Amino acid sequence: MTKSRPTIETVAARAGVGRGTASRVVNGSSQVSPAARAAVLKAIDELGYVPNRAARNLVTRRTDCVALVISEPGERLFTEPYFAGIVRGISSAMAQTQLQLWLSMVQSSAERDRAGRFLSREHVDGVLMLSQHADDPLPAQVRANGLPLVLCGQPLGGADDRPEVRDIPFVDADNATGGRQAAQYLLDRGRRRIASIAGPQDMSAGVARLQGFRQVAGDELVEYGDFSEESGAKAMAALLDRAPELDAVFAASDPMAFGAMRVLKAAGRRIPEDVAVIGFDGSPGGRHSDPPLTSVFQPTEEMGREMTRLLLAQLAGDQPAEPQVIVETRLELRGSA
Amino acid sequence: MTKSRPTIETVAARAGVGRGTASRVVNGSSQVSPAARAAVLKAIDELGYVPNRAARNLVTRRTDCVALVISEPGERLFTEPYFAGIVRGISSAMAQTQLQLWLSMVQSSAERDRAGRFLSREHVDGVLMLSQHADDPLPAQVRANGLPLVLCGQPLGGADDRPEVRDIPFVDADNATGGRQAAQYLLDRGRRRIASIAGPQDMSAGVARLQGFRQVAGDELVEYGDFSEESGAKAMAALLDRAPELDAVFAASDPMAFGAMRVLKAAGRRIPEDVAVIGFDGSPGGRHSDPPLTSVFQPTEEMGREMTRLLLAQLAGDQPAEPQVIVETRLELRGSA
DNA sequence: GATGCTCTTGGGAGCGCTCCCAGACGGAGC
DNA sequence: GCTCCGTCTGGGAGCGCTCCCAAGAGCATC
Repeated sequence: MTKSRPTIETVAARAGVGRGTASRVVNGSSQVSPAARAAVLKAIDELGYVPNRAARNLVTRRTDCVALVISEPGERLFTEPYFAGIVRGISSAMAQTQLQLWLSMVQSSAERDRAGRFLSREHVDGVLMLSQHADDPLPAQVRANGLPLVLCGQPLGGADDRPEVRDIPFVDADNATGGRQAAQYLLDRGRRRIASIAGPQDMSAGVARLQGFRQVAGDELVEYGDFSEESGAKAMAALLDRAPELDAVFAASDPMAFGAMRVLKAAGRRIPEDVAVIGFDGSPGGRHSDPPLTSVFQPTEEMGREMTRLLLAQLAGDQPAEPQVIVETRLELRGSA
Repeated sequence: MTKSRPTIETVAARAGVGRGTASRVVNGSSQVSPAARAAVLKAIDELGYVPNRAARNLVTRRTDCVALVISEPGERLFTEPYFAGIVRGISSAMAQTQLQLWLSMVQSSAERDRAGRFLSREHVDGVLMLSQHADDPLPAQVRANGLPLVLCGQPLGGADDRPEVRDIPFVDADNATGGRQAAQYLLDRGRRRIASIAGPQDMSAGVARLQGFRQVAGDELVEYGDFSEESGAKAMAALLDRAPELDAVFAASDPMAFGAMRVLKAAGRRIPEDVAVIGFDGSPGGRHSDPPLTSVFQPTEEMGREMTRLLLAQLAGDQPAEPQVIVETRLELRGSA
């Protein structure tokens, strides 16, 4: 590099126009004559001009940055198919914009404090958050900082208990319908003793999936897990203990379903002949399990894209007609039910 | 918000000092009298002053941003335990610094072009890259842009063929030793007909794991996969076809090992009695498979932290004694071998 | 030819910060 | 008392950009 990078002034000089005109071209203003625009574009191309982001941000008072905050302790982070899909969806939608995606993983309360301080207008224009625990203070804090926010997963009890998280735009799968779909399918196939391994009841996904399931299948046989494979195995063992005659299980996540299948097979039950199993996620891994896992599919990539769309709308100042998006689930039949 | 945010001028006025002195305090210069420092700190605290990042970046010509580029097409992205661990390690190490982490996922060649243009001094101070495919042009491009770069995974053939990627700092697991460890263990247990499901040969991890394995176990029975579960199943089927009498398999990734176990069980082989299986990753999921998967553990979180350390050293202008870090692997015995 | 309009243009001002220079201050040495 | 030197300080300059105002150009109308 013999010379320092060109500035907009260099571009303007080369194009034979003023700084203002060059700036207008760069920013796509329509108030520029075709001749001037062409000259500026040519100069930009020849010089390899790239606008200085810091200078632009200084005057526009925007950062062109969006934070993706994943607030979830421990190993669950990213090891579940759920996260992977959402992040891919967000990333691909964001790739179409000028915005940059800043990743923040919050696993401890110290990191949460740091993130809370960081998530201000100073650093980002908006926030996407994957945090479904009811007691997470971060969403309210981001809101208090005056930042646009979109959640993944409906905040639990948002409509009643906590005014500060009510009305926060969110994207969520239709978890209750998913639970109903699973229960209905099992009933239709003549299953009569249907158990459920529910998710954590401090997350709306855990609550809603169980609720939907119970609406159709009744509410007798339930054990609780934390969405992890290990917890699914433990819950399955407990269920077999309580009701050895059960002939179907609905697990509120695919990993829990894998854990349950492992325990069922160890106990000598055939799947699906003796016990039908349905998971929740519709994750790719389910195609290769033995037997392939029938599961309530939630379109995670689409959810990530929707989150991005809602945030972009807020950034543009639009008032979207429906700031809270529920995407459909569907039962993906493979072989375990 | 009744007033706009305080600037350093506000702080200086309130502290009764000049702008320069206030700036020196903020930036931790020692050339400030204790009295002035105390006054400035008090004013900062009272006003809740936070330096404007854009203004600072404009003059310092740094961005305080680091990009994490994950260059990998398709579903493999994030669904494998490998990625999750690295990202967690990077994220936790980065949380201790002033730097922001940008996430950029590159899945198509259009996205690669965009990333190549974006990864300049203009936008980031340095780059961490997860890309092990030999033909990926991105590392060389980043280097050409004059940016500090740390790779995860040794570039294939870097030492000979491609001067432009030679000497790029990287962090990698000791894949060859890992392969040897697996082979040696199987031989020690009296296995005599040992097959391998190798990874892609356009990635150094795929090459080195196979190479190490062959040094100890010989090089007869090999099929190739792409690290995915499905490819592992396919390879296993081929191996059984070629050598029904095989009594052990070393798969170069845990997902391939899971696929292999599924096929083995379907073929009526008992694991580990008839066929011992060893994977590579030591992923948490292996604890819950049936049987639990014995696997060559690679410390992914540590690798992520090391990558961060190497990049920080480059940013600080240090010449690290050893810019290329190989971390140890170890055989994690569970039950499949 | 003067007037009024729209479209387009150039460039001054200023965003908030760091860098750096010149100067104030105070103590030591003659 | 004077000089010298090191420490500390204030504030001018300027980073590269967008915003905005005033003015020029071009055209139709009176």
